[in-house]
Amino acid sequence: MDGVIYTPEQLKREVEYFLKQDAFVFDVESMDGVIPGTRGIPTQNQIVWLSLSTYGRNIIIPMGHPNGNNLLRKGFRKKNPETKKMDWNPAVYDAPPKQMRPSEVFAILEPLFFSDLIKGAHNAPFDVISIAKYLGGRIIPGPIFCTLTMQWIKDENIGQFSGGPRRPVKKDLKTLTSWYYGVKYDHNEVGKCIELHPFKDVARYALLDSAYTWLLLRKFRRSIPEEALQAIWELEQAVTPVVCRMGLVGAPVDVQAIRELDVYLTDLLVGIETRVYQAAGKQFNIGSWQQKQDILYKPKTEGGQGLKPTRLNKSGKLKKQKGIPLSIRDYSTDKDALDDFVGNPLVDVLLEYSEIDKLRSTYVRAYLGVEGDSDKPCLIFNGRIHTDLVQYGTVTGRFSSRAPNLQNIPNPESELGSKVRGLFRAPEGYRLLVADYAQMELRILASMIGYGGLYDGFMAGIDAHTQTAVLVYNKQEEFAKDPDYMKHPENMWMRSAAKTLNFAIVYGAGAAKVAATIGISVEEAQQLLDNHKVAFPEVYEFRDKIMALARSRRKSPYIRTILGRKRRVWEVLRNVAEIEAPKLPWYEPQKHQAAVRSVISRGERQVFNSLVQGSLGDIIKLAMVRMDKVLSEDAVKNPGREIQMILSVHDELVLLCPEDRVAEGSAMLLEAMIGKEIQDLIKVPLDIGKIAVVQRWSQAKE
DNA sequence: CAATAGAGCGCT
DNA sequence: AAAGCGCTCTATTG
Repeated sequence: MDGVIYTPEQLKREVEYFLKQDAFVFDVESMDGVIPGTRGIPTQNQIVWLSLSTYGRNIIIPMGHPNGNNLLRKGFRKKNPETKKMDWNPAVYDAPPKQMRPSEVFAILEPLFFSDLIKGAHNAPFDVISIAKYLGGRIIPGPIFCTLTMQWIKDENIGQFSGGPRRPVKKDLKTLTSWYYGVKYDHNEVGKCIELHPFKDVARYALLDSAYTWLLLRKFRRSIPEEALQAIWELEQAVTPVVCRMGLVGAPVDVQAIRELDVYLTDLLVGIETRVYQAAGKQFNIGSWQQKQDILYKPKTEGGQGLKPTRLNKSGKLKKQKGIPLSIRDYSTDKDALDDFVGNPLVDVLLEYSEIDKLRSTYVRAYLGVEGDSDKPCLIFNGRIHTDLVQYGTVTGRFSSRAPNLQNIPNPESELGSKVRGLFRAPEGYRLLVADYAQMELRILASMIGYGGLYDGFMAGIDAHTQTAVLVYNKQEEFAKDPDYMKHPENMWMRSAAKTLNFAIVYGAGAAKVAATIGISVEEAQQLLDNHKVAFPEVYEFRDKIMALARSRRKSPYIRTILGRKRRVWEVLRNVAEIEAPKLPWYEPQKHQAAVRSVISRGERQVFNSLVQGSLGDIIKLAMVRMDKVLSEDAVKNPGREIQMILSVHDELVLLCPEDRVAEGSAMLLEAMIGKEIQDLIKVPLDIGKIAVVQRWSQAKE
């Protein structure tokens, strides 16, 4: 097949050609590495094909594909006696052609990957981390252009239930190729499992992957500046190598403690399980909410507890709204619902069970994996867990984190939560440096307004919740006499309520939600909100201004974050005629959808929240780029004593630092997060408090 | 049997 | 009428 590279001589000639261009793209096809189930894990997988494209050139480099072109025996499925699942017994092909070894290939490609050319890939971190293994564990230098991220910059709503023009359903390469070029080339899902396919099919597939990625790169390079998205793209472009480095580095964990916690929680659950069955009078599946409904809410004559539920689950609320009669299936069994029945022996023990079961399955079992089940591989490699920090993972500009998600590790406030968070631990001789922006969303809001109560408070060094408490509860005199007034135990409830109120403003919560959160009546909550409006009128004026601005973009209502990122929300439009009805396969356009008050209101909340949440996303991404730059320079000067950035949790960064360098590391972190470039973006003083220097992540909030 | 929806719950 | 996520489990559907 044309373009397939078999020899070093061929490859060297290609590298010469590529080096004369200003950009290229590449794509990796991989199989399981040494450990089963690692094909999708870029730190562990094995690269079998590499394809590269640039102007007028596409090449494909096989390096260990196991199959020739001729099928000798078809594949079939058989039962795996250990996991009791159906496994593939793979097809057998004749021998493949002689291919280069990965070490040969990457030695020749190194000048290209380490050049200053633009290196593009669709979902670049996967490819970049995959090849890092073959490049001495180094992340290639920028510019790295991730075409998936480029598409997201242009349309953050792909994959969302959203108004606006028709759009592709997903952002993956196959969907975009079909959307933009009307081409479908992967009928047999070759990429899912390349070792099942003949040599020539994979060669074609790999070539088309990089060829179309190249087309996307060229298209997006042209179109991103057209929408004045160049500045935010430059930030995102700089973020990609940082994400790659963090993914490669991973977060260190206490493996022994994870195993012990598994045993501990399992023992705990076994005991609770028998207490559940005793209290219920029978055995059932505790993980099943339907069975819980039956046992809790059916009358005692039918073997239930006869509890009278009041809280509805989501579909229950929908039915009630539509006037459809409710059944037992519509009542919630979540924590809030069960809290209504605290004191009931079954309920008490069920609450205990769910908390522990959640932590064990999500944070312990998932990390350890299931022996022999390649769908559930152990996620710990050399004592580290490598999350996939997804740069394009949200509509607002934040990161998301997956496989596993390290942005939802339990709080250390509860004992069990602390045990779980404490699993993330600096190795011997190292410390974790943990810093988070204090009340950053409110600072951003205050800065954008530029005056008023929040602004004045921050300027005076008063924290936002205290300031809100003073103003909504009219305690100005007391506070003037005693700056610690709100910190007195008997007054803390005011600050705590004010904190809820501040969240309510940022999220757009109503009185009912505020009441439920604080634990007061709806009337009292409404009073608080009214007081807030009187005390902080500028917040509401600002909100109205933002909404008018968004709506003034009549075809596509949007706001821009502090660094110019767009969030488009068509639902804020009041006039349905202004909406181009989406015609997606999974989206039934509703003619009057946008005229529904609740839909407009949700849109308004999204617009307002995106302004601050998205701006914080911008800022932490900028801080990470700054941090990474300093760390890279530092690494050259301090070989073997490197400081590493390992986690980013929305407003928090975590570094791993040799213990004799914590002062340096802390200073670097401080400068990266609130140094001049960052502070200049925000009119009120920024604050990251005291950087925590800890052994375990759980100790950071103490 | 595999894929999907819903509930529920962890986080900022 | 609380913004933004991802994961696990069960039950249902094709």
